Amino acid sequence: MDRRQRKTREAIFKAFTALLAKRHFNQITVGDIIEKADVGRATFYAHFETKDFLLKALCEELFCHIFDATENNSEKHRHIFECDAPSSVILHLFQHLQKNDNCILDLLAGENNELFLRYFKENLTKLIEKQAHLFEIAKAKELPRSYWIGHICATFVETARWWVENGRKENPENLTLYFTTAIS
Amino acid sequence: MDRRQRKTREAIFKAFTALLAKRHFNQITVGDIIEKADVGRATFYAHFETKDFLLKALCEELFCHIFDATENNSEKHRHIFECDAPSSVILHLFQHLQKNDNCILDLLAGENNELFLRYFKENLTKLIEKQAHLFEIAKAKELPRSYWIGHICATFVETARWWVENGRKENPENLTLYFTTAIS
DNA sequence: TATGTTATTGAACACTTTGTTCGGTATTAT
DNA sequence: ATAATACCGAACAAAGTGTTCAATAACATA
Repeated sequence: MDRRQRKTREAIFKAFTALLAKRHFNQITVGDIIEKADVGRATFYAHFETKDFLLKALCEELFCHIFDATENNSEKHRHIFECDAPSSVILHLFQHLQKNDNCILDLLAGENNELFLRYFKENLTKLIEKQAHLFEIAKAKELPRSYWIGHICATFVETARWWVENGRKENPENLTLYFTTAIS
Repeated sequence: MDRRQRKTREAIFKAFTALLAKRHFNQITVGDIIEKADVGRATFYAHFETKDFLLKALCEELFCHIFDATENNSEKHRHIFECDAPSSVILHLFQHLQKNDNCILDLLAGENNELFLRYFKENLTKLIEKQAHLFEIAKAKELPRSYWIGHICATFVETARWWVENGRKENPENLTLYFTTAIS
């Protein structure tokens, strides 16, 4: 990819992320973004069809990394996950989030959490579905499969939401414990 | 309240609700609403400051009824709730939702579910907090109180979401059973 | 029924935002 | 050196927002 393209793309992402941390998505204009990113109007629209596509691209950039990493690890070190299941997958995710690469947690904590949690949940559901065998505890058999998987995702997302809302004081190990207690 | 005011207010609500069932909130314009409601532009702005305030007013109209009813009942028939706890409160809510007054479930099922679930959750949290004693089961003691309450709310909302997503086939009793199984 | 109050109307208005276009300039790859 | 391409910036039409105002209709009250 052309260096120029890469630079403007990143400038736009950076400006957009910074704005999202302060204002709500709906009240951020393309004008705001290109001013902060210091790129021309036409340039913005050469990269992203609309503001919504920019958001989507940002989410993919942010979340795919985390989930891909988690998934790859679980293939490389399959034995770990089979021993410790299901805590280790969850712990792994919380650890990734705690590192706060690309300000994911900042975004998750801000006014736009619903926005990101929606995308986050989509990715998470896919992961859980692939790792479903890790969560086959007793009460799972009394519930419809899709309901159980949805419940696991919702519980994780709610745990993350609670974490950031309460100032991220807990460590990943404690969060994993809370999560496990909640669903078991 | 003046009959004229009531009529336009309801015409706007009705038009807005119908539009929300089809399109996403963001791509509904004030022009669409006043055309469908058949009221003048100035009239709309005499009733609602912006489109966002209209949404807020609609949510209050919709959800307050349900939660107020639930809360009043729990005062009138306190004994019921103390015997059957916590299932009865939850069952009561599901029964209200099933009646689908004002198309609440239609809205919850549509493209805008995140929008409504956010408001719904706010109301639900207050209710759960007041009825917290009903949910004091064993594992609650191992978790921070705010986390446990958040988890109960998230589980209810997720159950409702799953319900509508899967065509509302289940009855309130079954849903309550799923809910109870999930959190216990 | 008569009267004063209040809600609605519709058109016009300034303003903001969107998404596009295009000629000129700078950067890149080969 | 050259051709391709990304960027700029200004201008543009189109759409939407929220306000204003005078005229009209519906209302409450006596």
